[in-house]
Amino acid sequence: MRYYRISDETVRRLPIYLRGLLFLAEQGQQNISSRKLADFLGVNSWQIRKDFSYFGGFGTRGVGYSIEKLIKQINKILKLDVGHKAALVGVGNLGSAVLIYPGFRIYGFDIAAAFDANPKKVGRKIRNITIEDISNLQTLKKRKINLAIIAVPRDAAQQTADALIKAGVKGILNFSPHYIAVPKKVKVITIDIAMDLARLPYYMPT
Amino acid sequence: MRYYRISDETVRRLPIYLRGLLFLAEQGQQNISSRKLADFLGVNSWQIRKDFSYFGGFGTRGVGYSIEKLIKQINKILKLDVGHKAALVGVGNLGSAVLIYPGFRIYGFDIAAAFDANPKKVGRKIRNITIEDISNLQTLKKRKINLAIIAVPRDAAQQTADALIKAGVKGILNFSPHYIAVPKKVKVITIDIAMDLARLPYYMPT
DNA sequence: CTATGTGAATTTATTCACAGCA
DNA sequence: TGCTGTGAATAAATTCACATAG
Repeated sequence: MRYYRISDETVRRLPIYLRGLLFLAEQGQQNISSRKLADFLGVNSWQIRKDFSYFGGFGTRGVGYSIEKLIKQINKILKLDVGHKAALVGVGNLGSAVLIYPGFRIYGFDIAAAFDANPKKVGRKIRNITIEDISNLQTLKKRKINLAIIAVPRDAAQQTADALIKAGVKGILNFSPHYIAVPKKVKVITIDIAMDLARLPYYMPT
Repeated sequence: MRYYRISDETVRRLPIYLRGLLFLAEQGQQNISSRKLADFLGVNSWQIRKDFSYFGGFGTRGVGYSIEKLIKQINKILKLDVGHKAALVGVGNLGSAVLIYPGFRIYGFDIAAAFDANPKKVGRKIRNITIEDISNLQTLKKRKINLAIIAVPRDAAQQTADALIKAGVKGILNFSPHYIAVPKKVKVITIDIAMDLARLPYYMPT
């Protein structure tokens, strides 16, 4: 059991493994081999073994890996074991969908606040979240929210990020189709759904 | 001007470049250096030059790249120059947001049809799209739609994909948090927004 | 003198192949 | 015998450094 630096590529794959393992645990399964897990997730078995070996020693030769142990360990590595509160900024079509999206739960996330610049939306309630005015962003630090999801129009993305960082946010999931400049200590992950669609035709036969 | 095989990593970056170049073209700019473009997009200049060199010869030494030429060329490589019709399957919260999302336009996409399994939703109109019953999927081939976006619940993802492929779909953008098995000739790109959020805490200071 | 284009060097990631443990 | 864990081999991507063209 050795501890290497875990590469970004491995970190990108860990949530995939986690998702599958949680599913299997739900089904009551206890152990799984790298081969079976690989088939289930659509990846390679040696990739899984290699990735797990970076923080490894969780498998039993001849048997496979303990699903429960792996879930615990991956959660710990990804720092998901502590639970995180996130804020949503921009309650438009995409933002509303994100606010309602149930899939964050399994990774321990709770979207605990929502903000919008439009006064007409402020005060409205979605699920059990009341939309607040964007000027309330500064309260995030007090509320121990250091994660945010940006779903504002492109032109407002940078200033929203600036305000969030001022409010103590350390991680941003950005849905706006624009580059956001941030200090090095802040991590931004961008999802541009149109951009992902744009890669498809390249791989399709003509 | 040589033609290499363009790597997957480069293909992943091309839409980023394209997005930025379209923005700059909109502003009336004609040329841009790799350095300036890099700063604008938050990437490295040598990465841009290297990527462009794979299909290159579009720059002028001392001046930079012609924005218009680059846009044309990237569109051509990504096969976006022909325009594509896409179908949406699953008009829930996320699906509705995707259906309304304006960002597909710049890459030449047109979401031309929407399907849902819920009879209550069938017949409803969103924007100018009337939601059809899932059993109509087979009409896609006739309608020359060979791209699809899956936004159905996890349990329905695989069967939806199967039906789409049967209907002649060659590329799938999958929002369902589950692996989808497809024939090799079909390309799937998966977006799992919760999974992307799950990578953030790892990079955040504790 | 500026900025491209590209070989070469380096770093990083993937794949293989198999020793070794349960 | 089955499956992990990991060095070694291979492949791929990034970064550098600079010759070269405008």
